[in-house]
Amino acid sequence: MRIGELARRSGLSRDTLRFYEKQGLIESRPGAEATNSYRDYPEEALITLDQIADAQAAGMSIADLAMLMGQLQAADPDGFDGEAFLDARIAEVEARVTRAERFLDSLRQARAALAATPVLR
Amino acid sequence: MRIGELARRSGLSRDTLRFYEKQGLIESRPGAEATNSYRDYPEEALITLDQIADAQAAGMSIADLAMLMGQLQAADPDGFDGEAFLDARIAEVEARVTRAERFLDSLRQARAALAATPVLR
DNA sequence: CAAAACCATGGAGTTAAGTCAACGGTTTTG
DNA sequence: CAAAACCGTTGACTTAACTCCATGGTTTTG
Repeated sequence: MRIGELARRSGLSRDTLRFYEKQGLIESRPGAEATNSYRDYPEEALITLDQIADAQAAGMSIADLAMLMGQLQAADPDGFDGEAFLDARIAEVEARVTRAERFLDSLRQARAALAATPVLR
Repeated sequence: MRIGELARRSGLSRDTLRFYEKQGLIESRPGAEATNSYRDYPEEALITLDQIADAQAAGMSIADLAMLMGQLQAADPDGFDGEAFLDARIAEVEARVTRAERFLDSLRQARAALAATPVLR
């Protein structure tokens, strides 16, 4: 599919998609039609984009994500320690989730306190 | 305590602390000693800073946090709908945590896959 | 009491992640 | 087939959250 359709279906802007592609997060075949230079995205790009959203929600930077996607599926070329890298990311994300859940609890408590206050304190 | 001590104990830079104060996230009494203009932070600033870290891990912006802290404890002055605001934040954070956990799962799977690969595929 | 260590303010600079604008080709459509 | 709708590239701009720097007071310390 072309960039416009992917943008509509993913909810991202065309600019964002081109940006992600430049960063190596998604890929497109250069238009099979030869005559133009339009990008052609496979259906699975939508899945990848959803996973990118998950990663961003977990606080991952695009640079780290590109590192992950590039290095991990490249079957561990040479001196890249995938296990150590993954372990570090996992620890970071776990810490983040723990903090986020603690915050969520306090938000819920604040909400309950508000609800329990009829009109004035 | 003065800014240097708070910085050491919180792990944040003095600049960050002054920045947070300017944004209304933390408060200090202007030095009781009168002669200088040094900030004087109460012990609880450390707790507040930890909560701020939780909120940031949950994806809250400083602007939203300032809004929360300012409006909510100001006993709902006038036209500010605290319940709606809280409900919106809660929904956002829940969605974020869900996504983050999904990402964490895939990280763990990737890790397990790596561990299961002795030397070559 | 002088040097070192701290603090303040104001403003410029940085980084990440997009976003926008300008200009010029390609496709689609009425 | 001409206008509308798409697409491409390059490069400048934006926003959030800091970070750095310069300049000049205040405290602490040996």
